Amino acid sequence: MHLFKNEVNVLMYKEYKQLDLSKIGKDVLAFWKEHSIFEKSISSRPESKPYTFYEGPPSANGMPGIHHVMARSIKDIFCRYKTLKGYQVKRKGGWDTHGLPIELAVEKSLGITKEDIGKTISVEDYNDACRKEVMRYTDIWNDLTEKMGYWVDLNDPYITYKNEYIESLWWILGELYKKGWLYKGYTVQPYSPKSGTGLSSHELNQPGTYKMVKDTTIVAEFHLKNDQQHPLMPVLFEQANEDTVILAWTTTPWTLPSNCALAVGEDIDYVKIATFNPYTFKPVSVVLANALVSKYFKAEAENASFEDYKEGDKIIPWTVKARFKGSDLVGLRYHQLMPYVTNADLEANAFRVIPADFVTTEDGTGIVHTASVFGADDFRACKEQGVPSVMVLDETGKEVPLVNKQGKFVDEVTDFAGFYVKEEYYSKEEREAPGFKATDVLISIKLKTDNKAFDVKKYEHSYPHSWRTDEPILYYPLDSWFIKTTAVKDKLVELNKTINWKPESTGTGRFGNWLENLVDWNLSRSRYWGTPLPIWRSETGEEICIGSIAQLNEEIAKAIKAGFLPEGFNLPDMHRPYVDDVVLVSATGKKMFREPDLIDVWFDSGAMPYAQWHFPFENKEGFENAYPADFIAEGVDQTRGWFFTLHAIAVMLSEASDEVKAVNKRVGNKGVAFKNVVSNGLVLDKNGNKMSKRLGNAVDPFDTIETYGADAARWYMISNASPWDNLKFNIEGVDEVRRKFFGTLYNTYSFFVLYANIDGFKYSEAEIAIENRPEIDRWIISLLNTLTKEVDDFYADFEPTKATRAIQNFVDAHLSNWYVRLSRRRFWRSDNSEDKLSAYQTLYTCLTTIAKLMSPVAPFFSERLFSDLNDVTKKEKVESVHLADFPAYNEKLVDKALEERMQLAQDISSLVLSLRKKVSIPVRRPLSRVLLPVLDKNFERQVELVKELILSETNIKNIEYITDTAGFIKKKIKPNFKALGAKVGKDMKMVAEAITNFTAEEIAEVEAKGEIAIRNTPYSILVSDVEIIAEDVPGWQVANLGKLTVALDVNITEELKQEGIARELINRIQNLRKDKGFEVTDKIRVTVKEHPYVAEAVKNNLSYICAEILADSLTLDAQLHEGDIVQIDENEILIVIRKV
RNA sequence: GGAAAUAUAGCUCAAUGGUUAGAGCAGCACCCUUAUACGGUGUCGGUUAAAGGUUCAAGUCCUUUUGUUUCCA
Repeated sequence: MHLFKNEVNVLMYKEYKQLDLSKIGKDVLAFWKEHSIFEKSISSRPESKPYTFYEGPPSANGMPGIHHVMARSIKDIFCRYKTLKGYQVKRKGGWDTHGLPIELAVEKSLGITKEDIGKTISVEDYNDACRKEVMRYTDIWNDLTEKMGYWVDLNDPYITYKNEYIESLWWILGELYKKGWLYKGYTVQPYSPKSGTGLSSHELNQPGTYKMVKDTTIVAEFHLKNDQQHPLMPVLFEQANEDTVILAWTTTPWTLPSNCALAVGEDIDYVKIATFNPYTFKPVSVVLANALVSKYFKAEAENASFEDYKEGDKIIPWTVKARFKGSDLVGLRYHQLMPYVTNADLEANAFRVIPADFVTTEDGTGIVHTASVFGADDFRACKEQGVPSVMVLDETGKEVPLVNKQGKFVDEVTDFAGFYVKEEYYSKEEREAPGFKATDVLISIKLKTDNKAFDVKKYEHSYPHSWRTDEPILYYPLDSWFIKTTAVKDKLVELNKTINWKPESTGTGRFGNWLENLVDWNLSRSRYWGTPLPIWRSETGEEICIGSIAQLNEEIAKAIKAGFLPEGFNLPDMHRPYVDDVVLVSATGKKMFREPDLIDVWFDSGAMPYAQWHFPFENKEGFENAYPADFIAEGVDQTRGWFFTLHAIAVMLSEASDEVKAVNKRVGNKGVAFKNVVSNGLVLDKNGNKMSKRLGNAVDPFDTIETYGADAARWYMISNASPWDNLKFNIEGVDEVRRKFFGTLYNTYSFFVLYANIDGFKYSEAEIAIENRPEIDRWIISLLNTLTKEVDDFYADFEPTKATRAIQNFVDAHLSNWYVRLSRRRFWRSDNSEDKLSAYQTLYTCLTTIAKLMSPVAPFFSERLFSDLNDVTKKEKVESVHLADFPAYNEKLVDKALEERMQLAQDISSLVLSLRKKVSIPVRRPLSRVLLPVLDKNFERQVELVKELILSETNIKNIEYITDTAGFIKKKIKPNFKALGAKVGKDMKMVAEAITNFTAEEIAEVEAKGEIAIRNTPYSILVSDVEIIAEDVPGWQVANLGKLTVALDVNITEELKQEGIARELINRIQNLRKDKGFEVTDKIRVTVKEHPYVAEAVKNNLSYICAEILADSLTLDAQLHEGDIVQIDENEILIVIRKV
């Protein structure tokens, strides 16, 4: 019985009661740990063949979600794949430890606000708390990393708050500073005057910051200068004394003294209207957007009599005098609205009309009052158009805006000097005092009086408030340090084109457009927990940028000498507050204090290629071997985050740093930080909504892994949608993957071991030559090789979804449901040992190859599958599938003709089964023959080779081929549009119709001559221009699939009927064997009660029946009274079976 | 407001510009199985988001609009 057994104690393949992916995960994890498989996956590959991966550091201050499993699966897949391909893939882990979320988490857990820092809690204690907070979740993260099977080196991660890491950052900043790419400027940011701090966009996005407020709004009249040169002057000033104004609306009247320009939309239509000012009743011509005329002018007053108008009339006449585009208005100059502050520069370059892309006609007048220092859009538009800002000089000679940091007008704004610009900044008492008026109201009154207001109204809109003080914020210019990324813009764009983006559109679109519209990188953050800006400055503007700890110590020594620092001063930690204690001495002997800003945390992560190695202070070789990255992957939301900062820093250093230049030269890098990048989409819930704890629709990754196993989760996420598409995560899908894919594969394995253990197969026999293997073995091996190549290509092309789909299609459609199904008998029939051996070897090869192909995506199950097989055969000298080599594609084993004819066999079988269904003849009942119309000789040859498979699969006795010479095939002809398109073009309709209407004779003519002229047209068509199929065989049961046609003979002879009954009987006896729990190898004796329905069938098929059911004897006994009753076609049959 | 992605069956996804838009899941019916709570056959299910356009021919290319999502402002 043990056909291939040649040892006494045969190691058996493991058998399992059922598939438990969760348990497999745990067992394999333990195995990896015990045998250090991850370490070996790196150490077993040559250092000379590195494949570099950068881990985008997760912020460890929150719980990981299911989307992290997605993102990390992608990272893991390609690293594992490259390992299989023989590369050494080091993956250094990392933690992002700075930034606002951590500050916020600390403040929450300590129950404090930013105001408390330095008051109720020392900055030291606060920073300590941040440091602890950062690592609060690391255990949980490490646990997930392990359980999901993400291989990354967690023993020696880089941590962004370490002094060494920060020192590398300082070095980079120093290099940029030397190049002149680090400078101080200002940006307009949300600012809270009460707390004296800027607000981050994150703070602005807190719920409740936007509130509805009622503000005084003004449509102001900007009086045009009537003595200027401009093409539109004759239109704007038609009469000598005409007073033409531009109307602009503002919800922040306090910004009007700072007005420096008016912005129009170039494509917007504007009109000039003659009318009267409603407050002063003076005649005026106003310019505004055509679309907004009805907002300010009553329809019934249009073209009313101007002569009859009297002061105070409710109906104010108006009439349209001219129309023009916004672009026509550009360049017009106007009198400054509130001329408190001006100078030569302003007079020359401000107070004019500029174009801007943010102007709309949804509100206001379609013309935007622009105060460059109090609006981010305003600031940008003015900068682009070269409009200077309205500023005054403070006591130190520095330019400052007309509103000071307390939110009050400066002295130069005489009428309102010292007034808070926002009503809410006054105390309650002041506001309730009699006669109190808000500054906006006072400004309105003044403008009305001065004939400069066209409309004053209260207006309710939403406006952001500080979440700390609950008062409205100001948009206010704040000092900032910038990196001059615009200096390398062209290079950023050009090098981006050398990066392989998946998907491509993210690189060309989202990222490419972003680069095209690049502005300088604002590096400043007003925080406590982060990398300090290494710049010290004196009051007179002397400054130094520190690029290393050594340099800092030198400067500290000088400062000690100068008496600015105490003897023995030492900086223990580069964070605030310690670093702020450092006072340095300038060249002229002045005190220099550190610029108080921290730097953007994105700089931390973008600098990881250098800082993770503490480059250039240590590990120069380590850096050089891992630069640039071959591959990175993160969420698409990182496009302007990590992807950008990596790219920007790399490109800038490739120009600014001699050391990086040298490394680039040695490794052949033009200046990129990464060569391939996969940006994955989001993970949404099953309804396409964002997952959030608040909504309770977040999927817990630990639960998912515990219940379904990491492999099922990984496979589901990868196979379901391309990584860059958003994934609607449905837990039922995970279960489906488990059932369908892993279940099928597991069953295939179970089937294999069931018989392999019986036969003692352990692949110790010589490999059976491919040409000696049967058709079906050669077929599956051919497909397996085709699959191997496909999967290899897909992985190489960063297309994991296509890889998984190809694998599961192979396993399900071909391996399990065709190869194994059709080969079953070969495994349990014990004669013909070579055929059987071939079957074992073939199936074994398929299983181990699949294990390798799938291992990047499903690392646990593939390990189990591979090890369970290889542990017995010891065929490969590796202890893990992850240490194996990627299967080699062998072109010689691929036989396309064979793959094609097997496809024919599958299709023909499918058609026959469908015909059986149609006439209700079960498969167990044999039928005599099918007819196949033959269209070409090759077809017949192909089918002949797979004939036996078809016959046994469909339980048919014979295949007969018919040609149309026999005269009973009805043919159909269809135009081949693709071929005809080029030929007939516009006449397609006519030609197609003619072809479709061909007679049988015409079809025959095309086939015979290979060409035919189409009547009434100049065209002559070839066989290749049409498709001819045998559509019908009149009088037969016929089914079609594409070109294939099958006709079935449904006549049942007595002999066929008996054989059918015999098969029914076999089926019933097999079921009895199963019910009684007999082993598949148990021999039996069977007694059947003599019954007229089965007697003949049994007698005539006795040996066949016995062979099938493994019976030593089968007797008919008329006297039988007890036994099991089975039904065959409404007849009850009594059967007794016994083990021998 | 800008940029990008996306929209196909109840659900998840396919479909070189080529004429009858396919799979799987779910539902229904029947069938098969000494590996398989697995499979087979059939059935049900579509205005390919909408409207224009280009073309002999559009789910596919172009334009506009709408929804969803992300990033930026």
